[in-house]
Amino acid sequence: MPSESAPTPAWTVLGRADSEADAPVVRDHRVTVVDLGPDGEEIGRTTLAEAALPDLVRDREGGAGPGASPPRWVVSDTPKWYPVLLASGVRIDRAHDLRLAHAILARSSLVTDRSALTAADEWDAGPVTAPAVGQAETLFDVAGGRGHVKEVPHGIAAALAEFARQQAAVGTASDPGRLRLLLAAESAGGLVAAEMHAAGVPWDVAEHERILADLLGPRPAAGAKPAKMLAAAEEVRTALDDPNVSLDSPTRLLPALRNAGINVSSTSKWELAESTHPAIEPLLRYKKMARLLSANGWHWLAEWVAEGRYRPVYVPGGVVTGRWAASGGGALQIPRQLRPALRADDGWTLISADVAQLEPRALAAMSGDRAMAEAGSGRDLYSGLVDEGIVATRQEAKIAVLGAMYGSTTGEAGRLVPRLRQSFPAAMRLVDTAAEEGRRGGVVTTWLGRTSPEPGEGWRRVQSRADQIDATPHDENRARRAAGDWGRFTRNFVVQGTAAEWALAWLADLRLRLAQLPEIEGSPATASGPAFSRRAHLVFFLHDEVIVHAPEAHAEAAADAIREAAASAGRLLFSGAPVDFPLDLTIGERAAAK
DNA sequence: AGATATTCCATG
DNA sequence: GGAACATGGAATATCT
Repeated sequence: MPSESAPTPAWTVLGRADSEADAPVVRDHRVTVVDLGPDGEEIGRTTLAEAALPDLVRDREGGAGPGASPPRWVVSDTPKWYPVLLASGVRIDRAHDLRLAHAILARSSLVTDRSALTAADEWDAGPVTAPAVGQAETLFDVAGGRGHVKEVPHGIAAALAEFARQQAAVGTASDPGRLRLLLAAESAGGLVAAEMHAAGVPWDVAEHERILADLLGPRPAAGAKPAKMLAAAEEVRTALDDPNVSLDSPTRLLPALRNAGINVSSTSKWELAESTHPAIEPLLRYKKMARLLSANGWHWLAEWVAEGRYRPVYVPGGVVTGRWAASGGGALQIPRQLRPALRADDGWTLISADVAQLEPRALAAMSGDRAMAEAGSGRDLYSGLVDEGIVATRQEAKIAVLGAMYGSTTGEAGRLVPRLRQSFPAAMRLVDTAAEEGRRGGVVTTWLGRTSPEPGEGWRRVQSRADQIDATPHDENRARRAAGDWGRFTRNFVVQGTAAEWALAWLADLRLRLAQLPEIEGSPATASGPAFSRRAHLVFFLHDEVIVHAPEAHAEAAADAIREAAASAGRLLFSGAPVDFPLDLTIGERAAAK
């Protein structure tokens, strides 16, 4: 440990003590803590029992004197290290997650020499599957989750070597500042993900059950279907004059529909909705109920909500574009019908905020398209297109803008997108160029430096077959289609990926601002865990929206933090660009329907 | 029987 | 013959 005269470390690397990295499972593991100076030189090292780690981290985070800032903690994989700290009530300000950083740097086109990173492919691994809350009392005894997912190395020597490789790679980058920003934001995302899992979404089981009873009928016996579903099913069978058909099996339902004269090629709802047959209305009603029951019914409640908290596992960087993935209870698909079940603890309130039209704004900012920025300035971007006479209605504006970002070429979008090309040439040039690069099999890169994957072997085979002398029209069509698909992917990648970077910067800034808010007096929100029960904290994040659980007395301060963080994210990524990122923010009541 | 694919629908 | 991006998850269908 550094003495008082030692320089303040810029980074502090955590790793399992190497003497036991390959040792069989023993109790009382040891952790080595290495302090690095601003140039990466080692300035201190200590080894301690795993159980002593939370106290050391707490000291370094909070005990640093005035003027001294806590280090940026360098860890192999945040879900390996952070849950035990959180369980001890210790949160950290800043981190560098080696696994997440490796995934970015080993692919980023901004890095001039990636060879050392690509050679270190032991760092090309998935995240540790977090142990259940309450079972995270040790770092190394828990033999991982289910399955045999490869983990990154956790030893101190491996961590130091990888960190050095990463620093060197960033140093060679054409724009190191952007990459550093991305790595800091990505790592902060790792911290937020662990924190939100530990805190949990406050969930009102009684309200959820009330919604279920309202929409489906009383809770049925195990295995039985709710009364309202049974009734709707009977209506369908009567209308089809087919007393036994199963509504749950598309392969059996489809011929039954056709026998009744309903000419459809699938049982999906948008196709069914075109028919006026009397069986359609109850069938759509049935399907909606079936979906609610299987995805978020009583079974979901029992499995995913405990002690008033829903705790999904968030997976930062889980999507190639940089968006988060999630697993456990379908956190990315919580239906809006159930939003009323998100309910603050007594004396607390929920604040939800989402960014209006994040992706087109990110596109306007990164492309420097002043006209597009102007269309969204201080107002709904879609209405801006109408005001400026580019399209006639808000609905048309939405179709045109989404079509431009997704690469639509047919139908209404095909008709409207060209108008955007005329009005917003810079923005359209950016996405058109990205699409062209993808069609050629190249890669594209987001604003901060996340690079798209290269197309797979199968894609290349299809392309080269179409170039053979004996290629058939079928081969050529297939190649053209695959090229178009990949072009739409890269077109969207730069926009979705840059929007994800803005959202990460927002989150990263927000969590630090929230940590500055005061703690409450009186009884804490105990279900949220020791690190969050006394202060406003993030409980939910989904691409462009956040929900904060805050003591009522601090609700306005937390709302300000959310707004300030959004403004700060815009400046941090696009300083100087005349693009704003307005929020729809609601305190207390349910989030406004989108 | 168990693994894998398909269909459908929920989210941004 | 295709068609507008990124997901997760349940239920059913199909393959081995």
